[in-house]
Amino acid sequence: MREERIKEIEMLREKNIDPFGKRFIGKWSIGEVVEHFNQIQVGEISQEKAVIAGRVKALRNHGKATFADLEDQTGKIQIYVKSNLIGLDLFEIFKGVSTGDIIGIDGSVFKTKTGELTILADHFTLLCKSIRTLPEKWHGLTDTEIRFRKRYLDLISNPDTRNIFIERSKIIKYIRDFLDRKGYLEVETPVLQPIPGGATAIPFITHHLSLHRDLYLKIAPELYLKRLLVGGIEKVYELNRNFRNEGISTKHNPEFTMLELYEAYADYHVMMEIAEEMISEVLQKLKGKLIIDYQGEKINFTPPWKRLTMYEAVESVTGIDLGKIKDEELVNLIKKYQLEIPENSTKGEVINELFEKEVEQTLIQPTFITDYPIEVSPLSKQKPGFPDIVERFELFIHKMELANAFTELNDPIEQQRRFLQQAKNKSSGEINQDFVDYDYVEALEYGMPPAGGMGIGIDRLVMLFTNQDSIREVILFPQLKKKE
RNA sequence: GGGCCGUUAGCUCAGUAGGCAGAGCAUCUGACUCUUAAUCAGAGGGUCGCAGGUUCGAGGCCUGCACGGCCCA
Repeated sequence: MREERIKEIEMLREKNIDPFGKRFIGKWSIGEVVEHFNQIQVGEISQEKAVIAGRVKALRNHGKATFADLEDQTGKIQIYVKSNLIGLDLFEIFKGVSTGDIIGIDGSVFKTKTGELTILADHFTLLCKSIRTLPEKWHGLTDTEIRFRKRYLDLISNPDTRNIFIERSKIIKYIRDFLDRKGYLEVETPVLQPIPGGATAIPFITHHLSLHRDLYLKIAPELYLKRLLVGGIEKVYELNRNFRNEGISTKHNPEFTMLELYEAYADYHVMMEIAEEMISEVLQKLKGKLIIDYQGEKINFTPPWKRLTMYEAVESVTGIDLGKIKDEELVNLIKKYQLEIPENSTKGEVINELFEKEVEQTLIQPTFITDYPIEVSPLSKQKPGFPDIVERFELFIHKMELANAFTELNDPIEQQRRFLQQAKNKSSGEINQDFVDYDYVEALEYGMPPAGGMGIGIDRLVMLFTNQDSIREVILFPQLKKKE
């Protein structure tokens, strides 16, 4: 097959026809042609000519005339090539066109007797020969592995795939529109970081040759963005890729896109309002409605969204009143719920684990879970009057964590204490100084205004809005294992 | 990490009880000037994921591995 087509290419060259074409200026999109000529009547032929280009998706040859379907980014249209109109010589060449080739067509527009809008070719231009066969026209390409490894074939065969990525692009654009309108400044922070901070995650390690040192790929932009708050940039966001060297699943890709935004003089309550306003605005613009179907469940994004403290959420599912639990009872909880954490874990860690195991899976409608334990929140400010609890929330939709936000800790002394606590090895008690960001603490010492900050997982948001159950469906080139 | 399912022509898939590896689409040749999953006649196309094992004989059974999917942790 490939060899046959390569021979055909040589034959075309001998006839002085370029098998790989050249620029093709002045074409219309197929969508424009459909819109412009749709009112034409059966039996009528347009005076105005249309010029289009696209990939040949199907051919129906009738001897001295041929029907074909041509597709471009905007849609599909039928073309009708008649030998007496384009001339016998050109028709001979057209007979060599195969599905998968890319051609240009110009001609009048008419409707067939069945009412299908069709371009009657005056002329055709070969723009690119294909030397491999396309996936089958009827079933298309369904093999998940090939769809991800050869995404271009997925995009050629499956219009739904293209729509997901068009919608992804719109979602990101609408988010930028929202934040730009609200006066946030978009910035970029380093991907190559000397200390991977702002999240608890295993980083990718890389090495800089001339600096003679290891660097880490960004696991979160947080500490850099808050340095910008110190520097006087009061409303700031980054919408960019993060890298985490952890497991791959339907909800996790090693590189993923996250929005982080910070606002000086705000707090986590302000962040909740922004989350509600921004996400519902994006959905309204994208779908024209606020109630969508996700994997068989109706999800209602109409604000305000449900708000529950973590204690309330745990109590509503398990019946346990965490306020009354004494430290010596924690071991029983670990055993009863088979929590996979060490027996000497702190109360906050047990509560967080219990929440993740028992409560998360019950959260379908958009829900803010507020007031997290301090031990699992090293960058959040304590809630006044509650030394063990911080002003933080996570947003859950359909069992997925969509957003994480808090009132930012701006006390440098307390921040350093938390960093050291976090860096302390649980069994040996030693502190890993390499991962304590003293430079960030120093920045706080110059004074950071009180602030609220939030991170939103963009891939997961796209999953929700496009009704996809795997993150791989919303990332063009997801990470897969190497095939031998 | 564990369990289950899958991997056969470019694509979508059959392959019964272990007995000559198949179909549709695509491709190639021929016919055909309103077809649209066009139609009709013919042809070519395979490391049955990889490596072992059992057997006279393996796409199908056994073991291991790779990749993918689903579920669990």
